[in-house]
Amino acid sequence: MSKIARLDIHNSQIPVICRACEARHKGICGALSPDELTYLSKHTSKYEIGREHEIVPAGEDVSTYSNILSGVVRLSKLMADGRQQIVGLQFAPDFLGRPFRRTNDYTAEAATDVRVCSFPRSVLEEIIARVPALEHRLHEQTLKELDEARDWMLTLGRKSAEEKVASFLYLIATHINPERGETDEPVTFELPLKRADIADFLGLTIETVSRQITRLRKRGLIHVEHNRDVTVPDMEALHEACETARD
Amino acid sequence: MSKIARLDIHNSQIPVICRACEARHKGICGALSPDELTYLSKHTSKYEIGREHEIVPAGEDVSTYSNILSGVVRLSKLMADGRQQIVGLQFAPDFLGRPFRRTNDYTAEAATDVRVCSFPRSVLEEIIARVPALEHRLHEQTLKELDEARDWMLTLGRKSAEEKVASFLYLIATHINPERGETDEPVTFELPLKRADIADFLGLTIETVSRQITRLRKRGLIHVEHNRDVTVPDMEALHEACETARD
DNA sequence: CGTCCTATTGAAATTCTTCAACACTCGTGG
DNA sequence: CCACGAGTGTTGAAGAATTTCAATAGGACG
Repeated sequence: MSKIARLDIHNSQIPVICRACEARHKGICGALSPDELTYLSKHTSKYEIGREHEIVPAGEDVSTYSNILSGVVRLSKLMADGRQQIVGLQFAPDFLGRPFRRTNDYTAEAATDVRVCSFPRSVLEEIIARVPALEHRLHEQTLKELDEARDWMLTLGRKSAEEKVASFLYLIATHINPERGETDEPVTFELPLKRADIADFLGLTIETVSRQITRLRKRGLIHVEHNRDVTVPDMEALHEACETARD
Repeated sequence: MSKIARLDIHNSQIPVICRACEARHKGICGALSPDELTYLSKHTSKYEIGREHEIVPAGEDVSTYSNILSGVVRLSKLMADGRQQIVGLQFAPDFLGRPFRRTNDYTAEAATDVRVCSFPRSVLEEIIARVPALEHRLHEQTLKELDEARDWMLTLGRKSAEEKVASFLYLIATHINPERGETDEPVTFELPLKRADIADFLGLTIETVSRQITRLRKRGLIHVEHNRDVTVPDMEALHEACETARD
């Protein structure tokens, strides 16, 4: 039997809507057998959320979870007087939602246009009970998010404004295009966040973000077009700027 | 059979060293049957770590995990130039270590004298494979830590120095003595961290922490004796100070 | 062409840090 | 018993980084 044929047979057991889905490989669905995937797919619905729209509200009862298929989601906390902090960014194929709890204590919003694949909480919990590997996947993602949150705490607490902005650009550059090898080539990407979001992510003001971007530009570490299109000629140099602002 | 008798029989199945252990109830061992607990206990060793001593080094291969039996552990990150950020505090009966990975990317140190119950990584992973409920417990703790990390990101990114210090005191007051009811009574506790640690936790300098403690003292929100013994006459008032420094 | 949204830049104000001096406690050893 | 030094914490004054306030510019869209 040729390799192609085997792949075809395998694919024929996978639900149609899952076949081209990234979540099936790197996402949580990778933990599921074709049977379980078929069961889950009967309860899913894919849809699109426009930029700036809320996906999961803070504090309210939500009964669905989602996989992110494309786009960037921001998780943010709001204080009574309007101050805001972004506490996480999520990319495809991340799982979206707080397992084993009815509410989030942060809001999930679409930073760009976002496509998701949603399913009821009850279905997820049911499958978890049958398939321990699924909880393991979720656990792995939670651990990854915790590692990222702690990395970010260092940035928020101890870095200068210039280092913060450099760190943000480095983070985006390494997350937006995951298949980037460790090449010496320039990296180009479109910023998924506007200045106000970057400021909320970094604990800075819009003006400071803007000034630091200008500085990094003048230092030759980045090149910016149309406010959003960033080129990093030397990723290693940008990486260094994440820890050493002043020289 | 009386209730007492049943409890006795039950206890007789529990390994001696586990009987009075907090981790058996609220900690991860609560997920284990008496048999599994007996198995695990054959591979554990309890010991004490003196204040300021390292428990788990950053970046190095570690082959043991632990439960915290008493004391406070700080998780911190260090930058090349010496800047430091505490990214988490752990109390009994928290689980200590990064599951499914050989290394931590932060250092765990004893902030106070600490007692732990340690066991090899291999034993934990073996039991996880047999007992999905254990992974669930670990997952729940990871989720809790993630929630706390994100709360702290808001504090680090968006709060003033005075709000940060108030938030820290509030955090300690609510964690050190978990059985505190929602009473109106004054709360007293001993600070488990010295000023330098508080500064590293809050992303401030020692001097700023000291000044803000003085301010909170003068505002009557706290009472401090011997630099370490803090009384909060009105927890609700302190809670408000976590979000509104200026009036 | 006007308006809204986004981003940039400058100058003044504020917050926090840095540098420096001093106070307190505790243990050690003369 | 006291002196000494290390470790810890407080306070003041000057300086630096970031924010705030204010003005301006460009692009998208009706």
